[in-house]
Amino acid sequence: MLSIGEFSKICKVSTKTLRYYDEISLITPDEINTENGYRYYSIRQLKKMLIINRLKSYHFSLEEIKAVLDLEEDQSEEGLYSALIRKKKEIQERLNAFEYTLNQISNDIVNVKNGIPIMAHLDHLEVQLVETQPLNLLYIRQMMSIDDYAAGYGKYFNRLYEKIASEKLTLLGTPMTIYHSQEYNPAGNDTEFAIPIAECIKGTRDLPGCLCAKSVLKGPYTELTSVYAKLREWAENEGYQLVKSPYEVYVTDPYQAMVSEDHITEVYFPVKKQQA
Amino acid sequence: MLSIGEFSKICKVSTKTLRYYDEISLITPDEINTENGYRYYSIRQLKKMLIINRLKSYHFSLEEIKAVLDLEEDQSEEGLYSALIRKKKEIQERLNAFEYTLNQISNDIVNVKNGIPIMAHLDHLEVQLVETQPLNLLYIRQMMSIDDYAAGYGKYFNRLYEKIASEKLTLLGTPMTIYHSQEYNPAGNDTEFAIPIAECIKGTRDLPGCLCAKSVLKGPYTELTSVYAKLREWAENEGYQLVKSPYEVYVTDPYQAMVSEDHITEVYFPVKKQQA
DNA sequence: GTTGACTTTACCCTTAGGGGAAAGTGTATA
DNA sequence: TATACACTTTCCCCTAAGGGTAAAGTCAAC
Repeated sequence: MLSIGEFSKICKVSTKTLRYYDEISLITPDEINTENGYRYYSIRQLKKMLIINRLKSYHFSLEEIKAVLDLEEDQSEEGLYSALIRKKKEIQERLNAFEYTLNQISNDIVNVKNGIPIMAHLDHLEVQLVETQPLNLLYIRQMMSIDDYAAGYGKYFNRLYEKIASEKLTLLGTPMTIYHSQEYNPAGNDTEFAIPIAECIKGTRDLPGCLCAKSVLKGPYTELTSVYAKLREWAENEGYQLVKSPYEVYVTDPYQAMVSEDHITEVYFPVKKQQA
Repeated sequence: MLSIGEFSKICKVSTKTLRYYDEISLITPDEINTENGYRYYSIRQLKKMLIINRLKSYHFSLEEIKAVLDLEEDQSEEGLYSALIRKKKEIQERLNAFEYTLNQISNDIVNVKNGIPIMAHLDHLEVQLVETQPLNLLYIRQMMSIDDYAAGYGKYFNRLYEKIASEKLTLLGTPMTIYHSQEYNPAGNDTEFAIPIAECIKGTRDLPGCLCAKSVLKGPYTELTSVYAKLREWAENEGYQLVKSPYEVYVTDPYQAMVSEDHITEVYFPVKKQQA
C-alpha cells in the first residue's frame, strides 16, 4: 500500500489532485484508514492513474475520462476506441482553427508593420443608400446558437437548394441570411436562411423592397461585425434610423471560393430618414 | 447613444459580457444614467469593442487585451505589434503541441484497433537488478517546475557541455537527470542535471555505485512515468525497497534522434532487499 | 394606464485543481 | 522516551470568462 505522497510521486500527480479525484470519484484509494482518514493506494491502481494521465494529455475532460473508464470496466473495448477517434477529430478541428488564426494574425502583423492600424478596413468601408426591389424568398427560419452557424449555413442552404432542384423552381439570386433577433444572445438567435426564386409556393414569402443602407464586404466573414458597426455609425451620422431586420447576401458561393479573402458579402440594413 | 442591448447586438457580444467588461474596466460605457444606472455606449466605442473581439479571437486574455489597449492609448504602436508577434509565437507553439498530441493519439488508436490495450508497453517492460559503478558527475542542481522541463533540459545540459568543452574535460557517458524530490510538486522539483566525466574538479560530485532496479524505455519521454510505476510494482513484488533518488540516463542524444519513438532512456532506482 | 420589453444588481455555477490554515498523525533521531 | 519534523486530514477561498436565474426597477409603445 502506498501513502498519498508516495502514489503522488510515482504518478507525477500532486496530492491535491489525488484528493480531488477521490472527491469526484475518478480514482478512489483502495483503502482508507477509518481511524485517521489516511488514503492508501495499491500498486495495481498505478495503471489506472497512468491511463488517466494519458487521456488527460489527449485533452479529455475528467468527466469524459470517467465515462471511458466506467465503460472499460464493463470490458467493452469499443468505448475507448470510439472515444479516441472522437477526440482525435476534435483535436484536428482545434488544430485547424489554430492554423486559421495564425493566418489571420500574420495578416494583421503585416498591416501593423506597414503602419496600417488594425481595423483600418473599417474606415475604408463604403456605405450607400439603395432602394431594394421586392423579392420572393424560399426560406427556413430557425433559432441558431453561435455554435450552430458553421454547420448551419451548409445544412439549411443545402435543404433549400435541394427543394429548388427537386421541384424545378427558378433561382433568382444568391443565398441570403436575415437576422430577426433584436439582441445578440449566445444561446440562440432568430435567423432566416433564404434564396430568391420566381415561384410563389408554400414555403416562400415576400420580402418587400425598401430603402436600405448597403455595404459590401470583401473578405472573411469574421469581419461582418465591423460592417454592421459601420452601418450603425453611418446611419447615426447621416440622420437615418435603422428599422426592421438586416440581411446579408452571399454574392460568392461560400463553398466555391475557399479562400476567405475572396468572399464577397453584401450587407443590407433597412433604414428611414429620421424625423427632425 | 446606444443602450446596452443595442450595443450588444451590433458587436455580437452578450449584455452579460458587456457588464462584465464594465466591471473589469476593459470597456466602460461612455455614459451612465445616474438615476437608474442604465449604461449607454457611444458609436465611437464600437471600434474598441471590435478590436477587443478580434484580439479575443487571437486568444488574448482579457488582461492582456487591457494592457494592449492601455498602451495603445499612449499612442505607441509598438505595444500592439510586439503583442501580436508574441501571441503568434504562442499560438504556433500550441499548434505544434496539438500536432504532437495528434501523432500520439493516432498511435494509440492503431494499437487499440489491433487489440493491444492502451498502456500495454507497461506489461512488456523488463526490470533487472544491476550493480552500478560509482560515477564522477559534473552537475547542476535546480528546482524545476513542470513548465520548466522542456526548456530546462536543453539549457542546463548545454551549460554542462560548454563547461566540459571549454575546460577540456573528459566525457565518460551520456547525460542524466537525478530526481531528489520526495513528492511530486507541480510548483517545483529538486532536480539534478549531470554528465559523467573523468576529472574531479569543483562542480563535480561522486555518485556512489549501488544496487539498482533498472528498466530501459524505448520511446517518447511521456511514457517515463509508466517506467517508474513499473519499477515500484516490481520492487513490491520482489521484496525490494526503493531507497534514495532515482535517475534517468539518456542513452540517445535527445537532440539527435528527433523521432521520439527512437529515444532510449535507462531508468535506475536504487534499492535494497527488504528485511523479512 | 397597462403591457411587455428592457435594464439593474445580486447570487450561485462552471473546470481542474492551487494555496494556505489549523489540527491531527507517523516516524526517525537524540 | 521526548521531541522535531515530515506527512496527512479537512476547510475555505481563489482562479477566467462569463452563463443562468431571480427580484425589482424602468422604458416605450399602444
